[in-house]
Amino acid sequence: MKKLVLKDVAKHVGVSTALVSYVLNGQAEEKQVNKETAKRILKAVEELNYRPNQIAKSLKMQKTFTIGLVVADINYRFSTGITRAIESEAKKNKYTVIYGSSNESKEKFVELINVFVNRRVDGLILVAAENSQDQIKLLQKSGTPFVLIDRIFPEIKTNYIALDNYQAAYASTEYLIKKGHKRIALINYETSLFHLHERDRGYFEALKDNNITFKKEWHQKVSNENVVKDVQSGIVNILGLKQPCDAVFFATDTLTLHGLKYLIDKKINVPNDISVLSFDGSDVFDLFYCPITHSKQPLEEMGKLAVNTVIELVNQGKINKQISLEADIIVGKSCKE
Amino acid sequence: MKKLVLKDVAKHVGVSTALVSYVLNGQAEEKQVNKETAKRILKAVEELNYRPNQIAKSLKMQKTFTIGLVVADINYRFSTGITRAIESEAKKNKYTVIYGSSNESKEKFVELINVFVNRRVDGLILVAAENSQDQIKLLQKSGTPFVLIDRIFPEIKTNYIALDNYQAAYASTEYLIKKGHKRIALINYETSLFHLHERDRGYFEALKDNNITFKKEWHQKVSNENVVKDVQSGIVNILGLKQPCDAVFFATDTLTLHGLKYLIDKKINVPNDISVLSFDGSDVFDLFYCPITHSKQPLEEMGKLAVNTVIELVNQGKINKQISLEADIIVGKSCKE
DNA sequence: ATTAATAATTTAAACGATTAAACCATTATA
DNA sequence: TATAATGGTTTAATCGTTTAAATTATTAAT
Repeated sequence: MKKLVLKDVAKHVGVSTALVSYVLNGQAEEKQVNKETAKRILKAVEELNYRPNQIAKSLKMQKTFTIGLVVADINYRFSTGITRAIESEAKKNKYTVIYGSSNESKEKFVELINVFVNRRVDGLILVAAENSQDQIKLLQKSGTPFVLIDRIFPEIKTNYIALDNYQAAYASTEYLIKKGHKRIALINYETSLFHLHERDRGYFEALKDNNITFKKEWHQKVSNENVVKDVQSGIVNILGLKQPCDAVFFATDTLTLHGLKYLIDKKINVPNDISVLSFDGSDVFDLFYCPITHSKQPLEEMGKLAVNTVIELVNQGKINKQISLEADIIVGKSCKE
Repeated sequence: MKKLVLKDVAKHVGVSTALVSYVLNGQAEEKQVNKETAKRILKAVEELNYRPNQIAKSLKMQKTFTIGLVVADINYRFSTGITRAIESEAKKNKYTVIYGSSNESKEKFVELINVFVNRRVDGLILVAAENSQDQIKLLQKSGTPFVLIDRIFPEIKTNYIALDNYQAAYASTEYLIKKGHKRIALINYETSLFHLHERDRGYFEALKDNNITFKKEWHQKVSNENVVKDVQSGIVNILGLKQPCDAVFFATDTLTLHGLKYLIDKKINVPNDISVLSFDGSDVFDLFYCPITHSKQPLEEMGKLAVNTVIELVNQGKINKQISLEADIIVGKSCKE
């Protein structure tokens, strides 16, 4: 069962391939194709159920209508949310998404980008892996259109769509303070990722601006290799202080998840024993006994903006787009009044 | 910044494109390329950082090393799990995955398949949308290699990798019976999807084989348009009986999620007030106050098998592979002893 | 009846790879 | 010395489109 090609259609109608191509690409008017001929061509295309070979088209047009997407880990809520948003917006623009997950490994990240570039995607949307600055710089040099989402490198000027993590963390911390909390802990990853540092910074500044003297024991760090253990000991630490913390701010939803599991396990009540605030929500939290107050990233918007930025970039060459979005605080019942 | 092409490399080395191609494709021996020449070519490729254009290669080879994946809804745990497994197995075989979500709409399902076929994917992995039999038959006629996963149409003979839903539901129901439950409810979608019917059937047969007379009120149906409401009224119904049910078997994890939310809300205790068994687990359940007993689909294995089946299909033409996998029961604490 | 203008169509060269077949040197064999 | 065998390389067609340029057919103008 050989695939039908343009030439077959042309032969069937008794015209040249050029005419068929013109008609199929809406250039019938412009190339003044006879209306009758056009009709016959369309009829044949319909009858034969001809489908243009996009590969051949891509080769000739030097354009694939494909966007490569690299996420950090498909298991993150962020990843599925953003993927969904991107896929849907891309489809609206007749683009297809090919994607992969770096699983937080720089090597996989680089490899994925190479695969995508070799497949001649028109542009890339990237959630950068830790320490992948060099790769980003290379990409810039090569002129491949790309936009970073979520994570940025402040020392490299790129197009990006990200959250204003400083603002979000500041607002969250201040929310806790306004609710009367005096000793607020922060549990965050030990990492070089800028966006997580910004969350630290927002937390620190909010404390300072509200005249709360930060104690270093409040800041508990979690290593990527030992998430579960470190979250647990983090909680143990902040509750074991002479003056135990009265609230904990988890810097990512994953951290919150592990934290809540432990709190359930140890029958530590939220919010009576400790208030909980999460950076980013998750439907995972739905089954916790009380709704979790959290800041919420506008995933839909981020995805949409990312797609539109890449497309703009593809169509208009260099542009400059650095967009920082604000997070909303979704009030649950996990913070004591 | 023009992209480097094969011809440029050839010119740079001072040989024909054929030689470069041979060397790059591991045919140096076979085509007896001079070892020195081969070295010079490889050196140039390295220096110039030449990357073959996969589009051109695909066109010539009539092979894209791409698999199209259509899932039912990216929000399902099943979808992310299977996607991850497929992507990883595909990468191992040097295939790339392009994918999309039909959002349970037959129209989107058809559209996605068309997009993928036009892009000349080598094969498809499909979670079929409801009532998409015609499309599947068309695909078969067209000779496109594809494999169904999760959902099958018993009236069409296709390659598939699926769960033995009958067995899984039977085992789950029997598990409840063995634990001493006498009045077991089933909450399932009202649907034409075969795999969900199989779950009904497993439930019915298990009851029958254990001499439990089924009461029709035990079987609560949920419409796709009204999931939340219907689950709630389903629970109300089975608990409001003169002889209330002592256990409920949710036929999908989504149904379980909504059910548990409602149970929390109404302070109905699991498992004291009612035992809960879920078809398929989800890390979403981690934050429920007790671990949910559930049957577990082997996602990793399904994904792996699906990829390998498509690849086999691509390489060897027609094959016959109908694989039914068994589910395991993961024992939690949501069923009364 | 020519020529000019316009309408309709075809030709053929790309796009960037692969590869059968042809070609040209050497060296081995008769 | 002629011929065959082998090693090494190039030529050119091909995959299925698009499209500038050439060509032909038709109508209008002189």
